[in-house]
Amino acid sequence: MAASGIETALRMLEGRWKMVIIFHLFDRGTLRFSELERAIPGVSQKVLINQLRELEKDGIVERQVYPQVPPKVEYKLSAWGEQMCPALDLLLEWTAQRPQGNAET
Amino acid sequence: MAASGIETALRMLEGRWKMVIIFHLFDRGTLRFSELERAIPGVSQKVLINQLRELEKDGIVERQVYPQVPPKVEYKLSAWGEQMCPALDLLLEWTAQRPQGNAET
DNA sequence: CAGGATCCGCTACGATACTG
DNA sequence: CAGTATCGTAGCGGATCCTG
Repeated sequence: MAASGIETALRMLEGRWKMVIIFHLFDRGTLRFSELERAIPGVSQKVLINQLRELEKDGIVERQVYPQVPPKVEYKLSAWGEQMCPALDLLLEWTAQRPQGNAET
Repeated sequence: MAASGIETALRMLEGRWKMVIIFHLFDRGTLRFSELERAIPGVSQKVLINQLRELEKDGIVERQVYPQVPPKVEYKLSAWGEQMCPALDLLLEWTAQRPQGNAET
């Protein structure tokens, strides 16, 4: 088993908001920057952009720029990014099965 | 979809080495501290212990202490922790399918 | 609207030395 | 062997201001 491979794998997902972003994009398909901002209350612009850039760099998220006067940028999961969602769903299921009470202590 | 739930979920797995630890424990069943140390070259004792403690606190890993003169402590996945492995496997599969070349650039 | 530029604080990580 | 203690650092995350 390539345990060392998981490092690189998970480093792409490390980041306080990446999963949240991915879930929102998976849930709603395509979102503009401001929509993401509103969808994720706790995050600041800088961090949001930062995480988006990293996700983009890693090929998980795609960024579509519309060259308009009021700027419009849309984010969505790449095909590959979408393929990760089953895994995340499993992860969610798993957390839901936590024995000692699933309260977020 | 509980996108906010994923935050708490993944925060348990955040940590440079947690996944690696989990994979090793899943792979080899039970490991002593020194064995984990050797299995994971890049990690320092302090961090390794730290991550183990957090995993233990979150109920993912179980710690078995044998009160002996040469101390012996074994770590293994809890039943719940083992249930996470399918998800991690999916995640690994997913990373293996990376389109733009799965090199860790 | 989208995001660049700064400054700032925290904590996760890392290396090393020491101990029961 | 399995930790604890201490110190140092980089980077992430956060807030705020500014711009095309």
